[in-house]
Amino acid sequence: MTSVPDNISPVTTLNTQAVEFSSFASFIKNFPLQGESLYATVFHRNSSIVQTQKASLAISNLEKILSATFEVSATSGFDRMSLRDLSRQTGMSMGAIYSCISKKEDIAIMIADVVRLSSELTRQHAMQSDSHWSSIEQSIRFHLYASSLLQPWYFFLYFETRSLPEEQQRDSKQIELDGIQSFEKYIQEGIEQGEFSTSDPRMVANTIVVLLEDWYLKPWKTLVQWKGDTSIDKQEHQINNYHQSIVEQVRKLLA
Amino acid sequence: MTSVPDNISPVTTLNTQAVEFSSFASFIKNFPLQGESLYATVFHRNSSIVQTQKASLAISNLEKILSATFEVSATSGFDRMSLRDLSRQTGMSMGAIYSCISKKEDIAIMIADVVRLSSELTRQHAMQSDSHWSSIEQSIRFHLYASSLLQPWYFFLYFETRSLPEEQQRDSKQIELDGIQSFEKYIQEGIEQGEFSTSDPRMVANTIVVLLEDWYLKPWKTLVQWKGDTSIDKQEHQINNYHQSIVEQVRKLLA
DNA sequence: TCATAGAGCGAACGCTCGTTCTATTTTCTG
DNA sequence: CAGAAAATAGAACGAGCGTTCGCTCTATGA
Repeated sequence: MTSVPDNISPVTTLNTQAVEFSSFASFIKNFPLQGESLYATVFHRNSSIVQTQKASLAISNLEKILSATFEVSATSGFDRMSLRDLSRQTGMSMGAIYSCISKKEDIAIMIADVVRLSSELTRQHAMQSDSHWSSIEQSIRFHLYASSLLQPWYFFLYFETRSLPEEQQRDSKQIELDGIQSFEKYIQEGIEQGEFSTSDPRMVANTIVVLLEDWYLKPWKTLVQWKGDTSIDKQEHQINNYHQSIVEQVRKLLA
Repeated sequence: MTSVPDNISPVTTLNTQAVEFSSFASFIKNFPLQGESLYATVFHRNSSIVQTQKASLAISNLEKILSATFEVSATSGFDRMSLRDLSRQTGMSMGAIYSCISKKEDIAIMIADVVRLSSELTRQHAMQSDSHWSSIEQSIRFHLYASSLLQPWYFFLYFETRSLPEEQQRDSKQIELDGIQSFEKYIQEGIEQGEFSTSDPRMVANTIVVLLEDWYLKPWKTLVQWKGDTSIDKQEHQINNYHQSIVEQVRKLLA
């Protein structure tokens, strides 16, 4: 269908080996799903869905469409967002929108795909740690970083899962279950080696996942608004605070 | 507008003093928001909204409408649920539905109201405990009981808040913040009296609330289905398990 | 230079939505 | 049992939806 490349490279292989992500700043340097290459990735992973053929054009339109979707549907939900709202917000005409996507649903599908990919990256990264404890800690940190950068995406998937085809609904649940299981595994192994102690590894794993979700679902709890003036430094500071809170709790739960 | 009583009594005052709720069975005996009196309460608290005048009729129609709403919108969301779906599911005609409610939105408003009321009951009950620790424990237990009985209601409010008028949207967030604050207060007081010890009371409170939400939001995590054959005994057992898991975690976090 | 194909435009289409309306049936009251 | 009032049925209405269609514009390349 679509002829493939332009000169913006997408994320196809997940090449994160031996990369240091110890600070948010260095994470930003290395995390592939942001800026231009984020939308390039969306384009290339959904070439069968996206109608526009010329990559650079498709990418810039996808950026407009998806950004507008986040803004409009954050308050009123995906269902209440009409394509006329979208047209107004993007400045594109109906025709322009439909020369990029082919159904409204496609928008939700592409967003879900990015979150899935990001979750995969997260899990892969954690495997590189040397101890179970640092696997857990790194996994939490990485997830917080990713879900901060992609907050609207994660938020959208959580609340709009029901707008997706059934198959993808199951996928989203699976993402969460996989997350729990992955933490549970680290904990189990840590127990076997006498590193940790708890009577209910799954519950601890679940608590972690739920607290991670809380981070991107309810930014209004963290009294600080992260829209607007929020610099990377400030964000980093907030994330580190929350990371430390979680880690400290988990340490107690596994003591 | 509507002439007031029939002979089914609604919940108007919250008369839960000195009532023992130590088991799910006894909770069920005393909790006012269930069965007939649940819908009677809905009717009486929304007499300015509900069009039907005869109480017994209104109550039975409200039950049909709300139950159908939960079934249909659980999978597809409130926005995608059309009143024709509702008509099909309830067996009522359009006319019948609109002789009971006056706008689709009314349905969401009434549901939100019940959850708000239930949350108030929960908070009031916890105040009766004698120690801070038992306040926390009882509060968790009571919340699990209530949100199990009213699972579809709590679930609906969480996911459909955005279908409500703005004023009520703020209310729903406030419910959550109040919940956190209430736990935080108990913890603070416990710390001052040397009962507990933690560096971050708010985080612990937040963890509790988030785990409570998890219970009614994601029943599919608890591998057991609670639709269908689930007897009260089995439910009680599951709730007690989860309650114990939370309480044990909180104990560790406050040690 | 001009033929061609992709991209953009926005009016129009068919349909479904929430809601209203009128005719009919049921229920209540004297 | 008569007559009024309330409740119900379902056709009808207009607005707004997602999507399509015929057209124009623009960039490319032989």
